[in-house]
Amino acid sequence: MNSMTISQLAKSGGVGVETVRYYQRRGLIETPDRGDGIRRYGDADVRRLRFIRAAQTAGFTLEEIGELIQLDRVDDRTRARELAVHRITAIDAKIAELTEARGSLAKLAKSCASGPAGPCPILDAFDVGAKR
Amino acid sequence: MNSMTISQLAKSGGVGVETVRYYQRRGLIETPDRGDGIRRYGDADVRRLRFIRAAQTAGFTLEEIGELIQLDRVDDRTRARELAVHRITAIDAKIAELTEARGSLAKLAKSCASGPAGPCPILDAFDVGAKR
DNA sequence: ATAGGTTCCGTACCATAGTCCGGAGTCAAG
DNA sequence: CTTGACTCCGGACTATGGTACGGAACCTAT
Repeated sequence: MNSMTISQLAKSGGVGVETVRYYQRRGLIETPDRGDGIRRYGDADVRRLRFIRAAQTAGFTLEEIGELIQLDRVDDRTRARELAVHRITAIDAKIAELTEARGSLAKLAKSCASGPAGPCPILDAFDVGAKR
Repeated sequence: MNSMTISQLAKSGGVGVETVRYYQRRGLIETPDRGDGIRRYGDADVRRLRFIRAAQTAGFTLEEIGELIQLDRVDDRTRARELAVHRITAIDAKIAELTEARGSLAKLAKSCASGPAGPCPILDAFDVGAKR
């Protein structure tokens, strides 16, 4: 069942071997026994690795991800909810921020159209954001 | 006209004095002459500092921000457009990513409702993302 | 004119998330 | 049964964006 090498596991998660080893050091991925001589990995590890990457894109730090893994172990739903709700709030704030910045950039790209005519006020690009 | 001290400038941008000095070292903010004995800052510096912070929230690195400042100086509209358009693309990708992660988290928060009943599959929270 | 708060400056240190290094062990093919 | 690729492991190094330290100079109020 546990038949993958570390490099296969790494590949399955789109990361490097060193990254897997780093996650192991941080306690995010288990380090299986060296049965014969080489550690072997399985589906659970692949899922774990995917979880880590997905949680990262959700904005969790590796430390928080470690906590999430523990919460899953002990089934601490209250804390899990808490973390999820906090993260949602942070994500909403981030999206709002990015959306505003996107608007400024769009205006900038427009006003800095190729020709030498018209203004191209890079340093004032975010004024709207600053004024509010 | 240039009447602020560094700590006033820092406060105006919502950063610490050390951060302003760090930006100076990176060449992002000018280091005015020590007229009498203390460097004085003005509106231009406040605007510059605000630009830096806004550009950061747009996702530019300090290095790129340095480039933007140079571009503004030499009025390189082509490159400015280029950077802006790239950043917009990256922002759109980021927003999409965050939106998806938000959905997973919302589902997680919902399924992990307070009571001990029902599932609370933290480690599977992002499965939708992984499956696709 | 002296105490205390700032400023100045270089250097050192920090957190996060990896990434690389080198030597020793292991494995699979020819 | 050797060669070349992969694994193991500890420790060092990297990038990014700061943050802290410490002594000297300076500025302000009393």
